[in-house]
Amino acid sequence: MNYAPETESFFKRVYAVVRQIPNGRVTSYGAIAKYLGAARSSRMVGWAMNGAGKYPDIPAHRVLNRAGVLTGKHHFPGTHLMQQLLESEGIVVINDQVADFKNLFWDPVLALGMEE
DNA sequence: CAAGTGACTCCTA
DNA sequence: TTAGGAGCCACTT
Repeated sequence: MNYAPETESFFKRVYAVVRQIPNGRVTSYGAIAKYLGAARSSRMVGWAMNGAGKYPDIPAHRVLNRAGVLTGKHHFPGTHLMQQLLESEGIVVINDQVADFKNLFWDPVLALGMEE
């Protein structure tokens, strides 16, 4: 990996947040980006998740887009592995979209409280 | 070195 | 209301 130290740090921050997502809850790329102070760099959060596959402790399946759609499910090994993982946590997924996403949404800014 | 791509989001018509 | 375009940062080619 040729990731610059700063980028790697950004990745770690993303992982730290994703790792703290409670079981059965989900969040969005934008929420994480906002918590990290990079609300306009939500794409980078997704890119960070791309490298999260190397970390077994990173529940990337709990990270969805702002609409609660499983946009990144194609990046998982299995075709519907992401949906299965969410369902195993009690989350209902319909048509690649999380049901009652608004209620299951976990905002790191509120949960962790902008400590940075 | 320059252009293209993407696990996104927001603004405007 | 839905649909479309621009902005964003880092990586790849």
